[in-house]
Amino acid sequence: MPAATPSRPPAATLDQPVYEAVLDAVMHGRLRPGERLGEPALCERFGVSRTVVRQALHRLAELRILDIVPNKGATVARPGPKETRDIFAARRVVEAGIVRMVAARITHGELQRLKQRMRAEHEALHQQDHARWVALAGGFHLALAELSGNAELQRILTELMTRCSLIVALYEAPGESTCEHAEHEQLVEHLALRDGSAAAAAMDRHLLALEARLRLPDEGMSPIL
Amino acid sequence: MPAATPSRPPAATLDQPVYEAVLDAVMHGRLRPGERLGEPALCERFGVSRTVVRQALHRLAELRILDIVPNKGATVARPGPKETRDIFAARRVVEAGIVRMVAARITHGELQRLKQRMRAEHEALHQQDHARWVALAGGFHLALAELSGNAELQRILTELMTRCSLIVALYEAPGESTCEHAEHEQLVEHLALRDGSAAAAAMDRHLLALEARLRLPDEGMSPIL
DNA sequence: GGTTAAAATTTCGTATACGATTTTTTTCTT
DNA sequence: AAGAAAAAAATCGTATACGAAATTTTAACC
Repeated sequence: MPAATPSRPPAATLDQPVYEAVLDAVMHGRLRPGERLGEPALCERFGVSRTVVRQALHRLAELRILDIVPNKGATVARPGPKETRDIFAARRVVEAGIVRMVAARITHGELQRLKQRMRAEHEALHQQDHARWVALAGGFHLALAELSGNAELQRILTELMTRCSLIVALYEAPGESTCEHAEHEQLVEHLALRDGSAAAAAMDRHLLALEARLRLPDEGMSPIL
Repeated sequence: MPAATPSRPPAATLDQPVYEAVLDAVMHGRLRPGERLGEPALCERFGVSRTVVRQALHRLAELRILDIVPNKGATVARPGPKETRDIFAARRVVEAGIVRMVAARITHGELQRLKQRMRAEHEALHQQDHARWVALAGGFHLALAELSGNAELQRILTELMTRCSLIVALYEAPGESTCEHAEHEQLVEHLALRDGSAAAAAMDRHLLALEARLRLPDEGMSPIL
């Protein structure tokens, strides 16, 4: 009997809807950094007990989307300048490694799918749907992580990018962000040539450009709130 | 009033002792991979309620030290060959980045402290205390992460190394592991010269050597248990 | 005797309840 | 009226309780 498919069955947990709703609210700015998330309010809002709400909040704290202080409750994380720089620097390290691995093992078919994805990205960009574009552009980076074949790097990048999305949503300077597409295209060209070092350098520049586009508050503002 | 010291007060949580005890038991091999961790047993063992045990188990699952399957309970993680390779590859990526950053910013005093730490390592090695040596040698890598000044990379490496320790405890081939010290020394020399690329290459070789010392089981053995 | 089916037990997921800590409101004093 | 102290309310941490799922045991059948 070839039941070799692990394929997690349902195994639904009640905290998943709460988890996803709060994550979505934070990502789309409906919950601002520093805002409190009281357990009773969430219980009523979702019709579940505190046990379940609590699980969801702890999972989000694990993602560093929320801060939980014992006996004080959960608040939306307030990533400051130092944290932002660290996250971007970590991304540069991790993603440079990823594209090097991808350059060494990518197949022709995978390359085609990557280009196809970029076209979808391009379309969304021209439709002014900012949130959707962020998700798609982020998807490009996650797709590269998947192509690296390394589940750990993929997981690490997923977490970094989640927090990065929060930061970008907070601090991105209004205005142009159109160069993104060109940078992705350039990166893929290096991959097509299997030039790992060039691809890594392109990724590094791309991430530096993304970070430079942010308008970070001054260093000393953290303790204000 | 200059109360600028965050300094988390006690804020003790009851799950901490359970968390630490289970982590220690897994790290020292008293709990073997695949072994079940029933909640009632832990409740009796530590004299706390299931609520608390459950929190500790979830935190350990977050570290990937335990696997939790809904409605089935928690078991000690069983890192297989693929997972081991991925973790080591991720460490090579992350730690190469770390030492590059360290080479660029390390001070004379920090370099001295690093050398001092290596001497302590050397001593422990000659005392046959294997578990202690693993902790100290691991401490060297974590110290480098701290010197990078990047809290994210430090956190990522901490998690990777925790799982790595579990893997090494499981699979390390009996016999020599003495070359470790020399490799650390070589790395520090490159750092003293601020040669980031050479230091990164040395770290890469060091981690490859560590991985090569393992005796991994064959690929297909996962579904046996 | 081995295999399958049903009953019983155990274990997990979730809800509720209670004591402790924190925050807010009220009240008292200067 | 402003500030400090005390009381009240709200919130969090933990324990316990109950229903659902899974595991084990027992019984039945071929």
